[in-house]
Amino acid sequence: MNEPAPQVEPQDSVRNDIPDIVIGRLPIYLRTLKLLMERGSEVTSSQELGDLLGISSAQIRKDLSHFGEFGKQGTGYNIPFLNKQLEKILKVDCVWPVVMVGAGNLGTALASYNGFENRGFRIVALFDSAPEKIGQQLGAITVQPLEEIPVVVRRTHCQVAVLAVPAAAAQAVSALLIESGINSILCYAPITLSVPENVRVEYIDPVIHFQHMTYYLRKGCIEDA
Amino acid sequence: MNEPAPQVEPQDSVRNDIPDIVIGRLPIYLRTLKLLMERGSEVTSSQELGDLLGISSAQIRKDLSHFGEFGKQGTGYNIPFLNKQLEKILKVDCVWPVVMVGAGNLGTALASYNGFENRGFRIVALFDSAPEKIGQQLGAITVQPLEEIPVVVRRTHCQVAVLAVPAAAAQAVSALLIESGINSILCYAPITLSVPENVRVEYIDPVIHFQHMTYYLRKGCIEDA
DNA sequence: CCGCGATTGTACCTGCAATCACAAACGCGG
DNA sequence: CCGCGTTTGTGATTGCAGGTACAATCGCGG
Ligand SMILES: NC(=O)c1ccc[n+]([C@@H]2O[C@H](COP(=O)([O-])OP(=O)(O)OC[C@H]3O[C@@H](n4cnc5c(N)ncnc54)[C@H](O)[C@@H]3O)[C@@H](O)[C@H]2O)c1
Ligand SMILES: NC(=O)c1ccc[n+]([C@@H]2O[C@H](COP(=O)([O-])OP(=O)(O)OC[C@H]3O[C@@H](n4cnc5c(N)ncnc54)[C@H](O)[C@@H]3O)[C@@H](O)[C@H]2O)c1
Repeated sequence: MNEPAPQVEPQDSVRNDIPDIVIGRLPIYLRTLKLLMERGSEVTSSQELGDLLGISSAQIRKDLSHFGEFGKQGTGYNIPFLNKQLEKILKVDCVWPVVMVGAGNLGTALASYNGFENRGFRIVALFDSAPEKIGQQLGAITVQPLEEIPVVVRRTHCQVAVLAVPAAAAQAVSALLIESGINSILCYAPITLSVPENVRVEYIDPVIHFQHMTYYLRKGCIEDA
Repeated sequence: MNEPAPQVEPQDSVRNDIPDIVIGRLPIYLRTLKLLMERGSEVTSSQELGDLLGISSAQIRKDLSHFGEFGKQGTGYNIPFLNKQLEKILKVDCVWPVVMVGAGNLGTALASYNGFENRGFRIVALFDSAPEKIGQQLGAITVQPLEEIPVVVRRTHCQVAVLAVPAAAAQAVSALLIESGINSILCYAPITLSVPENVRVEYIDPVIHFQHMTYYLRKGCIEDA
């Protein structure tokens, strides 16, 4: 469909020497640049960005320098320009299709969330195994049965999926997604998936964050468990 | 303003020399141990845990060794015992009260989520600024106006909050929470908060994960933005 | 046209995180 | 009771992430 396909290399082999941890910070920078754009600023500096994000200016400069020279000495970075460059690097200067499985509480909240589109993503399909959920309309999309996953994933050339099913079902559903062509999964189920090497999984589990926090607190809880 | 509230030790001072990154992995270990317990296993090894989590056995052993000697050579770790030890270390051998602000799509999904309690947390209150949301019933809790935040936080001695309001409101709401005695915030709004040093903020933003993933993908999106 | 404050990009250095490797300890079977 | 396979806990080692420091460059004002 859209093809200035930049020579694609098998994603495992070509890990540009750029560290993954650096890639992980780019979306944060991008998010902050969009905020500054909304505020109408034209330029910023590594110092200002660092202050906003609570990290050092040197780290920001070094991270960006992996990809080119985007700033001007004495001035800083042009915000719309840097924004566009980061979008290109992360390949979000376009909209990616995303499929989701699990039309429960969380899945429906995500499906009706309107904050994806302007950051490069659109949920194009939602699947569930419960017969009573099939056919439900959520915004522009309709809940479909699992059998449709292979069909839809192939038709849309979708590579990214969200998993919002109970933990007990997550492993099996992920296998189905991967068979159908998905290679990137965002998993909300509180479980670590076992997947082939060429599939990337990231996790969101609020309890992990809570438990990290309580380590540093002094005890003051409601009741013993 | 906030006085007899359970005050955190300034987390800088009490930083047992244990690295924060180690603490961050403990909840993952704990989650996996609970899974193994459900499966009825009695013992496990750093090897098995590492395989389940995709990390090295040595790292698991070293992480645990910061807190004591929980295993037995030749045998491994007793699962219920290690589970209990980790719960103690993370202080989740009890239930922590959590307040939440924002009763929108996401907030209501979280409020009705039943996966918090058995991992150490309970959402005890939900606040919103919209008059039409006030009084809504969600499971056991009722949506309250923002004015109640200081009262409720102090009464419950709650230290942990979830922020599920629009990005534009997040900074102001966080200030109100902190004034009221909150010192740990899980922020779902796609924005970096500015908070005092003794307050810990963690973030959940699915788009950050998506954008991290697309860096490694070959382009195949729907349309240019 | 020049000098000055500001800011970048980068070479160098430091420190810590992750891995390696192994002695010590355990269970078991004979 | 001993010897063997297993697994832990930990000192030693490696590798890399982040910080430091500064020369190079820019805009601007005089
Ligand atoms: N709701 C939240 O706020 C929240 C918060 C944190 C984590 N989570 C996690 O997200 C996941 C979903 O949570 P939820 O609250 O939406 O649960 P839910 O029970 O409301 O919804 C789960 C949905 O998945 C569907 N489902 C079950 N098995 C399936 C299968 N094999 N294939 C396809 N669909 C299947 C169910 O029909 C249901 O619609 C869970 O793993 C949960 O632990 C949810
Ligand atoms: N819905 C999702 O799946 C999703 C996904 C990712 C991130 N988020 C983020 O989570 C946050 C909430 O998302 P949502 O979809 O629930 O939005 P929403 O619009 O459905 O709900 C927001 C709620 O916050 C309330 N609110 C607004 N201003 C407030 C204020 N000053 N004080 C208290 N309450 C206020 C509104 O009345 C509303 O009830 C947003 O920042 C959003 O970007 C949501």
